[in-house]
Amino acid sequence: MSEDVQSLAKRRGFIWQSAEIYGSMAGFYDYGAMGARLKRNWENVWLKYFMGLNDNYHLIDSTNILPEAALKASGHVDSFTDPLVECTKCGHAFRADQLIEEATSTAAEELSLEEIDAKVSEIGLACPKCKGPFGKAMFFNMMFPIEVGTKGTDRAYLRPETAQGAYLNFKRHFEIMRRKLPLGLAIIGKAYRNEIAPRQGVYRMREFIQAELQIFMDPETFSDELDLSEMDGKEILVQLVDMRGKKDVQSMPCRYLIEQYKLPDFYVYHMLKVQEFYLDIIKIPKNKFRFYEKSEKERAFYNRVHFDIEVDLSTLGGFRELAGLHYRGDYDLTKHQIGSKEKMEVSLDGRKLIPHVLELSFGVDRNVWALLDIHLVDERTGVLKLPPQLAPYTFAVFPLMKKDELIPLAKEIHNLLKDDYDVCYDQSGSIGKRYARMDEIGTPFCITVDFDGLTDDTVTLRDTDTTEQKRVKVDELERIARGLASGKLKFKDLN
RNA sequence: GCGGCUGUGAUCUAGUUGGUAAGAUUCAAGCUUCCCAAGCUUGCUGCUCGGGUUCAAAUCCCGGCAGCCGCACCA
Repeated sequence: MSEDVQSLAKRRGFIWQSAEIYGSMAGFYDYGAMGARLKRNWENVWLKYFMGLNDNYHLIDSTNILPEAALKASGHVDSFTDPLVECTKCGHAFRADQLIEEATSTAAEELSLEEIDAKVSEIGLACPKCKGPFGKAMFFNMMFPIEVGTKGTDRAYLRPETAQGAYLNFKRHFEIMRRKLPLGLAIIGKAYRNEIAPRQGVYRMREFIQAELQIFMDPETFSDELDLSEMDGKEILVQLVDMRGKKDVQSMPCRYLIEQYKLPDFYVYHMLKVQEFYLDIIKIPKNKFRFYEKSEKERAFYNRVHFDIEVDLSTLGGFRELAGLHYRGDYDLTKHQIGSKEKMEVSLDGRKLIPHVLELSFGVDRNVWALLDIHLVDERTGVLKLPPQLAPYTFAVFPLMKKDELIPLAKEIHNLLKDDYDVCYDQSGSIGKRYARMDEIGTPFCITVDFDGLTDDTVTLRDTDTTEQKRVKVDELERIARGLASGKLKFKDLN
């Protein structure tokens, strides 16, 4: 089934493997004309919603290439690098540190390659699969190394996450934005991880897009900045660690999560905001959405609270992570303060602190894929129902038939709308064919010029999702289009 | 990365005792058509890549690449 959606995504111009005429590389994907529109729209909707949470949240941009020192400080150079040993007989590779830890029950994470080789021969480690002897240990780094400069002496990496760009820029932005907390820095951009075996389409890629908002805040006062009353009576769809195996998802009052489960109120507030984003704007059905709590073992040690945002995707066989909400404490800025020797401490009302970070992290490609998965309502006909703000084209304009009389007005309407909206014009094939084409790429509204319209200046406006049609005046079209495109005007409310 | 299976126009599929590729859909052009893939005519596009065996390879053999499944990996 995933393959069906994959071929649809390809045929309709959304997404497919990069460099396909050369046989492709695993884990790299390109967006086509429809996919690029859809992705850009998702990003715009995301930006509008999350930047709207606070006047002091801003979109910035930062480089894809980072110096080694920065990634050393962040912990990536060490934690993204795994020591591997390979069996000389059967070729299987294993995590050397894990094998040693199992065998000796002592920590082996910090061992050098030489120390690992020594340990392996000392305790006589052999391949768990075939008992064959191991070769020399080697490092496998999930980060792509980059040579900068003619001699390549400046060591650098492609960034494994966009978050670091925000941390590195925190200090300057704190000054620029006049020393206020919370300060939010968002980055939408590429990140790179040299996955060993990328699979499952766009779910795990080596080059991917993240949309991340890092909120720098004072945990003592952050809640005062939020309208916590918004949580009154609201429930969150969660699966907590202690609910595993018993209940799939439970709808739980915000208050309950704060009082019973001792989650910070600002954290739950943002859970609610993220949930609203998915349910109300992206239109994910309630039964396909959940916050999935990561256990202490599953989450990175610096995350004090960590829920994944998961959506049930039929193409990927169940609930899959599309985003994460991480309370990272002051880990990141503290690390960079140590690494760079720049003070990250800020002074507020005489109190000094290193700001804490609440991270909202979204995988854009996964989210775009989820749109195709969730909103594909009919697999046979391939009908896609996308919200107007997300659809590659918001409107399509057709002459009812390819007749010289109808074409000028149709083109006129196309010109009228195309500067402000993504509009498709099509006059080839039958009218039904053209409606069907728009169904396939999720265009919500079609405007058709017919012979009646030539005399009374009206056109047919069609809601693709319901196939309902209404006649509207041409001179009202701009106003109606504005309402429909923004979502403020519903088709059913048109008279 | 290891093992198993797979790879035919834009998409889906037929085609293996080896003999120069078939169909459906799509797309384009024309005719027709007054509102969800209608019809008719014409047309475009292909055997994953490289090597080998053979008079002859989509078909057999070897290797690469890619996809799926399992294992491992996914701070």
